[in-house]
Amino acid sequence: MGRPKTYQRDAMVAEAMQLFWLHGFEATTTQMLVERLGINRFSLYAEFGSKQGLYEASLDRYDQDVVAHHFGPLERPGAGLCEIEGLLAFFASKGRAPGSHYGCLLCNVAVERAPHDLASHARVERYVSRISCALQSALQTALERGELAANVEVATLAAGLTATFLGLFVLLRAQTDPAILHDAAAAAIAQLRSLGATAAAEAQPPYP
Amino acid sequence: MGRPKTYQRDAMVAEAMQLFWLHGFEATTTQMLVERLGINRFSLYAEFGSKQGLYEASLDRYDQDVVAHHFGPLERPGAGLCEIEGLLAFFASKGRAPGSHYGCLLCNVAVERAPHDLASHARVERYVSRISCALQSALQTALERGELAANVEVATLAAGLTATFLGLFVLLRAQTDPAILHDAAAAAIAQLRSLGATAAAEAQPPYP
DNA sequence: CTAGTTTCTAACTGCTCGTTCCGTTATTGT
DNA sequence: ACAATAACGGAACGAGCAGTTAGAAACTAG
Repeated sequence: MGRPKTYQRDAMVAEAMQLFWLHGFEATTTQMLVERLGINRFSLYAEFGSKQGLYEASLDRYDQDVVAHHFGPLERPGAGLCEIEGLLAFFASKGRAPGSHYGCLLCNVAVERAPHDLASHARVERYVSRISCALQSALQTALERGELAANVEVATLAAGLTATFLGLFVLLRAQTDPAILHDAAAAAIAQLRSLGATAAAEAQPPYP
Repeated sequence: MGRPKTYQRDAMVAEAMQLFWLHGFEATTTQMLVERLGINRFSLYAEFGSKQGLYEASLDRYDQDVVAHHFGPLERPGAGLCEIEGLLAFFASKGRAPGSHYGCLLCNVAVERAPHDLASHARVERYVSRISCALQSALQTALERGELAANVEVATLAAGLTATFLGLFVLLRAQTDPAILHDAAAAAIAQLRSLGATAAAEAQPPYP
């Protein structure tokens, strides 16, 4: 039934994702997409309808592949403090490393397009909810295991770590001084460990 | 000597800053600049040389005005924990407030342009250094006053708060759920207060 | 083989971009 | 008054943009 396609949709989305990740939506041109993906414009529009369509497919792919790869371990039932600390240490070690200037695609999208594009906004909202829930789940497990003091507010702490991760992604993207990146993660790890020490159980009045 | 200018350079930069702040560099067109600034293209290029020149002037103005307005209080000698907590609470209260989707211009630039533009990169590096030093200065004062336990590593904690602030700016920009924004700031404030309690003085082995 | 269907190639469409140029207008020193 | 000077308004530039189209090419069902 007709001439067969010379491309595979999945491979196209994977390549497009790299371009949007590195350059953002506006700075990624159809010319760049056509050259990188090795296909023609016609097929691109036949398959995705528009640059925006390919962009949205790229965001969904990023969530399924990259976010799942890094935050998936936190979503698994057995995950606790160890996995959170490991992830913080992992990102902290990447300061100015090759490829680190990609940052996090969905964090980049949150800044570049979420305020102006509904599709981007929805995916960023889902993303923030996902990593914050993943963190909360791991913290809850840690609390039940006694790795955290019983009076720790896991939802609040998860939100704090979510902001910390986003901050790390900005620092990675901007290729700033790796020392700050390292120290930022070290501070978060130190906070987690201090909340495990029984000493921390002396409750502070929570901020409203 | 010749016809006088009908514009004031300072007012032009202030207006341009708003546009770059809201839309970023790529999405801000010369047409938008000409209309918003109320001047003609010729004057724009005579005064700034290029869109990039006006952009760089806008970044410098942002650092001098907006960053100074919010982080200046932390840089003053008397500043301590109170000022840091106040700033966290201030940004946390702005979730989905009118204008909050502007986020922070230099955080936006860190994501959109710092990896690809040298001028942006330099200003972001200076910005991160500025807010991290401002925080460290206030933390040091707090430590000397006894608001923080003596064994607190102020440099590490300052880096952690820097990442937290950048994370808050991303969340503001993306107009996500205000509850996460609020909780993220609450977690940082709780951390600061717990480090003041003598209980926290039981040293944790620092993360390397 | 052939008719029908689908993809591919590559030129092309308006359109908008950042930037430049030119004739006009307003001001100043003499 | 009158050049000289400098900014004004607007048109125009080439380049590059997202998206389209027409015809050639490749496959399959019958």
